[in-house]
Amino acid sequence: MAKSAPPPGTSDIFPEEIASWYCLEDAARKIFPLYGFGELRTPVFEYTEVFQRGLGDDTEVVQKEMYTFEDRGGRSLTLRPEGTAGVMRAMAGTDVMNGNERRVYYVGPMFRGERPAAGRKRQFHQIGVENVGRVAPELDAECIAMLMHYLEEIGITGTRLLINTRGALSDRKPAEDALREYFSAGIDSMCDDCKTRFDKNIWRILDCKAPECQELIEKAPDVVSFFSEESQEYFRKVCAVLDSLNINYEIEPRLVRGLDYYVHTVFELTHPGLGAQNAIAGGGRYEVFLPDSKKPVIGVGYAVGMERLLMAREALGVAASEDNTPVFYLAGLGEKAIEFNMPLAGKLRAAGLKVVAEVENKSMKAQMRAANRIGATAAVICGDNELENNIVIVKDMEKGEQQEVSPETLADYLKSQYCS
RNA sequence: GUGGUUGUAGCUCAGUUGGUUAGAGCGCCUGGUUGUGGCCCAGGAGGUCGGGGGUUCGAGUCCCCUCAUCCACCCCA
Repeated sequence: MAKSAPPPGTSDIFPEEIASWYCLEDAARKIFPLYGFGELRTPVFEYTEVFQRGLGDDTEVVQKEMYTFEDRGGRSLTLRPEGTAGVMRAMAGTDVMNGNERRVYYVGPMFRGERPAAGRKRQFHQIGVENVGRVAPELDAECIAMLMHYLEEIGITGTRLLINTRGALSDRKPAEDALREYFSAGIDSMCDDCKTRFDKNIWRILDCKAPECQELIEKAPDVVSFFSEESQEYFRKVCAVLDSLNINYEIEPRLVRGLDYYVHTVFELTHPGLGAQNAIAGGGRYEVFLPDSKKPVIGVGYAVGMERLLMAREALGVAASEDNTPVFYLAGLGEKAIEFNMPLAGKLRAAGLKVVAEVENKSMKAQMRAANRIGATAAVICGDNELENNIVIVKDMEKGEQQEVSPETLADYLKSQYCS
């Protein structure tokens, strides 16, 4: 088993389980274009600085979760731990920097060197969307609406939408000062993580879950009250638009999120069927700084975790869509028949039929067993007798009935019988 | 990175206080029909008991290390 196991935190997706992945991807390709979004494909790795500057040097992800390596040209590269920074790197070369808008989505693997657990892998997959270049509360709300629309399409219900504002970058200082003043009194009684957060990123104290910290956190000052009137109004407007779209949400003042690029709206979508890692999607408005650039790329977006969507669907008992197209098994009795079957299979496939042809001269019994095992709709049997008479026998696997058919009309016969 | 859990056949798992050639069910292969599947019956193939070291006359079983798994913390999707 170890010999066939992939590296820790990764997994193989076999043909038997691919259908539900297609379902998630097909739904994205169906829903997102309705909102004007098109797919963008960026590299799986970027210059390391793209993430260091983009996500923030002090974030957990950058500090200890990135797969960073040097390539043969001595460049420091990093496997993308999330999608936004790379997308912004690509967007920076377009007219979004002049206030024009672009709407893109992406699908693909992300990489983080964490200890695997339920709903957490080292290579995991996200579907993300980014509305880049403009600032408007309506866009934030529409982004969330599109997320809910997508979840509805793939049958996920029972989610909780948590939303909060982080204010503008210029709002941070006064709020941070207030937090620091408040927590400095009680920091000694808080958990070790919070002690380092106090210096590194005081905001993150707010969503600490350690019991010994809860009492202090609950009485902490309302940071939003330190934000500018414009920022507060922006958030009120986002909520108002969500209301007008009949989207249910809960304002969670302690929702901070771990990536430094967020400003104004942040949100998270959780599902009860998942275990400790219960967020299936998260996002918000951001200002992403790229290397050698003083001006950030701005936008709003989110990412959904595909593995977690799959877990949620399983918890909800949403049936994985299965492929019901008929499969035909070509049984060949004798070397001649097997030779005859290869081009015959080609003709059937050219006509759009799914065909598996046996290539070994096995017993009839073994070949019928094989036909049964692959779930063949019908077996096409060919042997010396049939070759002599220029016919093949089509055996309906469900009814058990057999029919002689000419090889020339076989494709048409199978289509008319089994493909409605 | 910290803690705990588990690791025996392709899969799900038994394996008694350490005792000869390690088992079951499912799956797979062959046969029971000169060329006919599913059900049934009979045979068969398949395992360095995750790996390494140690204790012992003897280790799947006990001890240490290591690798991997799953889960929780941290953090995130």
